[in-house]
Amino acid sequence: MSNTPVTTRFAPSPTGYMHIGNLRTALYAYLIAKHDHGNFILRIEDTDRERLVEGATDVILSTLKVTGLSYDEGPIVGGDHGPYIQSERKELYKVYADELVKMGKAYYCFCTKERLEQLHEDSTGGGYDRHCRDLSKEEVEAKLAEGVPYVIRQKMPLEGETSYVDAVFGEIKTDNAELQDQILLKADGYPTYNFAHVVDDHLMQVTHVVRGSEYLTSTPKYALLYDAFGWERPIYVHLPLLMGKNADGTTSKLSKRHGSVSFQDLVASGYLPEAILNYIALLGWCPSGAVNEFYTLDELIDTFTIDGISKSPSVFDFDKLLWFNGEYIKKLDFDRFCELVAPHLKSDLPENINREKMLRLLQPRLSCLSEAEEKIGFLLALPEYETELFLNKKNKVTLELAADVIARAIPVLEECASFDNDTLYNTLLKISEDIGCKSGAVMWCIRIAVAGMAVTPGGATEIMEVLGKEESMRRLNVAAQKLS
RNA sequence: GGCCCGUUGGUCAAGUGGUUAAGACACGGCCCUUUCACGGCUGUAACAUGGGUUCGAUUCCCGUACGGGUCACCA
Repeated sequence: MSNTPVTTRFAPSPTGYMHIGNLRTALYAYLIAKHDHGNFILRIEDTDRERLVEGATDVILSTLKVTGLSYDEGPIVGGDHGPYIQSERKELYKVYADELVKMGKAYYCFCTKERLEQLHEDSTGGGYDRHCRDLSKEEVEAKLAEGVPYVIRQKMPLEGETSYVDAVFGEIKTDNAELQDQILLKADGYPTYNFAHVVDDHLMQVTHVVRGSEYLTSTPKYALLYDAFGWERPIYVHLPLLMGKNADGTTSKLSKRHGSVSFQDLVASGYLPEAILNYIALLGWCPSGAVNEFYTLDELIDTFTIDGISKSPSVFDFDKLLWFNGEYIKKLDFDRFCELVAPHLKSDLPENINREKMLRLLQPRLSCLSEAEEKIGFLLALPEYETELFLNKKNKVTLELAADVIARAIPVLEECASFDNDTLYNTLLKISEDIGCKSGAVMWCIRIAVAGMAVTPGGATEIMEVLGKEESMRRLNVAAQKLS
């Protein structure tokens, strides 16, 4: 194995959506391989025929594409170790399972599901009672001849202990007595995860098995399988779990009840793939002594090492993701921003609105693309507002001053040949000089008049520029009436 | 419940046998300012706990507590 390149795989089961924790696993597996110029394989684990979801594989494929985690071998692109969809490898597993039976490391089990359920109810967690473990050869053959349905179980050692060294968690020891005779081949002829992934990882020459730490305690069973076949065990890299915060303050494995936790949900609600990837890269991994938090995929490849992976679970923080997202939106090329934000602007803009100027105002102020619509609402229609909105302590604005400012502004703005920001600004500046008040006071009054609200994306003149002369003047006149 | 894993501010986290224990998000304050945002400055806030080992432990060891994971013909 020392001659083979570092090879990792991402092996999701097609559930119909890409859980963010799953995506992080894919990312880390990709980074481990690419940091060493190795291979990254995609394998679809669809051996659970009862849970098949239509089109689920496409979700996986498109997510990897969008995030840039390109795989060297897998569905569509192919490779030397295909097929890469487990259901298409079905016959293969049977061969290996039989081999294991011949070697005495596995056995046929004819117990019915009913019996197992009964066992489960009766016992206090002992698991399968190994009822079929010692059936005689004759008994087995008779049952097989009769056509009794069967599964194949792994024969675990009854005593001693099994250990392996995980690259993140260190040595993990387990008493063999704890190990169940797990099912390798199901009654429907499909393998279980327990068996299929081991066979495939070996045949596909996977050197590093990267997966969530929920597999930490079952890994000895898999290691035993490698041993049984006489195969070299891979390096195990278990990742700390991603947690979500519950309503009651506790945390648990990140799941749907914590909000949008699928990649496609996050993208649909206005998060950029780059921001998501950057954020999750840092959940459970940190380069030694790092202060920088921004990484492109290429930079991650350069920097990523297994010893930077932490052991403790991380809580997924939507606030921090939002912050990352805002930073990425700001860095976006303007044209690209326009393209991306477009689907989030549902209302049709009135003709007077200067779309480009509006979007330029918006870009540095969004943390999430989905905020765009609500932020521009006041441009579409002047909100209802009370005259008290004009009051402002800091700028010493009273209703009298506001009335004065608006009254003076209307005629001079009406005269403005060009309604651009600079002209407007200089024009209004003169009013503050005439009145002898701070420029901020004038701007405040004008902004309230044209926006109808206190908090706006952009200043008074910027908003007028976006609204256009006609609409701006209309709004100023509305204000003048309110204040009279 | 058995087994396994973990524990540095609210969250992500760096780091160390002797440090004023970084940084980021969030939160508070101030400055700048044409509101907001941006930017700048700044503040509050942490080594779970008990016992060892040691001249000295947040760091090493053991126990405790707490949290999490796992015990399927699911992956």
